Amino acid sequence: MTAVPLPGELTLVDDRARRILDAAVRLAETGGFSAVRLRDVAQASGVALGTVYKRFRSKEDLLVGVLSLELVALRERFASEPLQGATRLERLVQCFAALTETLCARPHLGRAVIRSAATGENALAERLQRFHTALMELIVGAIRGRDDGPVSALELERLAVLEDVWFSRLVGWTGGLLTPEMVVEQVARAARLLYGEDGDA
Amino acid sequence: MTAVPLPGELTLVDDRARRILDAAVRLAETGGFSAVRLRDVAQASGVALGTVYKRFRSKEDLLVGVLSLELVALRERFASEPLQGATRLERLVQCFAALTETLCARPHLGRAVIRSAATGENALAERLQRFHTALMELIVGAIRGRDDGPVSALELERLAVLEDVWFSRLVGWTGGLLTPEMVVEQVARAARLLYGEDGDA
DNA sequence: TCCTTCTTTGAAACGCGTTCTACACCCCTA
DNA sequence: TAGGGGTGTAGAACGCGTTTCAAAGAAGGA
Repeated sequence: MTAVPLPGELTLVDDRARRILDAAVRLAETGGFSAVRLRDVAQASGVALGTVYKRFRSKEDLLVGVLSLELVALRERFASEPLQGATRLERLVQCFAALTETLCARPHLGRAVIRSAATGENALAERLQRFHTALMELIVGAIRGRDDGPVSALELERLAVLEDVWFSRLVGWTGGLLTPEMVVEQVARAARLLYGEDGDA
Repeated sequence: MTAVPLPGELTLVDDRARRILDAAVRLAETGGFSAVRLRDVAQASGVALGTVYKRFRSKEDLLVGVLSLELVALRERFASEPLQGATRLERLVQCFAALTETLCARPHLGRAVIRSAATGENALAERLQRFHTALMELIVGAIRGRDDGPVSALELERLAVLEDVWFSRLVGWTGGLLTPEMVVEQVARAARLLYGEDGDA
């Protein structure tokens, strides 16, 4: 059961850290960012407040940590049911749709996480950097067709742009300006702009 | 002297609001987000704390309000010295470079503002929406060549994508992951991807 | 078994965003 | 000239993120 540390990512061997994260998720699910009071997190996970701070540098750090949980879930999802689209562009859009769905399915939690990620604290940089590369790998793997060639440098650049669009729009979603559907639609539109209408296989 | 309210934007006729904003800018310049203590803002601007909260809904709201000041400055700048680039793509990149420069020139202030904007609080949506449309207009006006045609719907979509990239990268900058030069460079790269290498006039 | 070192704990304390309260002031109308 | 509504002020109070500290365990090594 003890997970072998996933490459380039938060090692969750630490039982306490896991319990703390789980508690944070539960609290965030019901009441969002402000409902995650660290005193409550500590109590709900059965540790002392100091222990929470030993594992996570701040409230934002804790919530960003939730991302690595989501990442594991997404990896499994894509492994068990690969994307169906005929072209790479199609699969790409489906991929972002799935990511968006995952984050927006539990809106309070999603908003809390994105808000934390967007804070731009220096202390979060490391964790976010790790998440970013892991996400990139995940996407690259997910949109790669059965007998596709490798992903070119050009495509990586496009991907980076799309990730930026996705992130910005998610922030728009957390602000109540956009619905999840709009987020996906606008990422799709950006993808079409980048790939040309054809979506070159 | 009393400014006529700028179209679609924070009306700064209110003297107190202006003083509060100025004080916030001064404090943010020296010490960033955390140095903007609302008690200090109130004192420095010669009003009571309650008055600050009468004008601005939160600390973030206040700092986002600074954006409308910057906007005025940018408008003047672009009016007095129009962008020089030969193609629209070139002017576009110059425009984003100027925007980035403006925000990053006073790093503490810039970071504080972006951090506030990225928080994604519902209460900020209105102000940010206004800023967004105003910025869009500003860019459209700035990149429009002397005898250019109007900006097409396609170009507006491209612009929206670039703004997203810009925003995301700025967040990366506030997190210490990117330098201002990298921000500009990556927006430029995205622009080239969107416009094709030519930059179709 | 005792000593050392590291972690965890419980609880208090601090700082600051935010809210609330009581009071003064100003302008307007009767 | 009196009264009243809206705005500003001073200051206290509240909530919660974050830090700090003394004491209690827990794990290893001589």
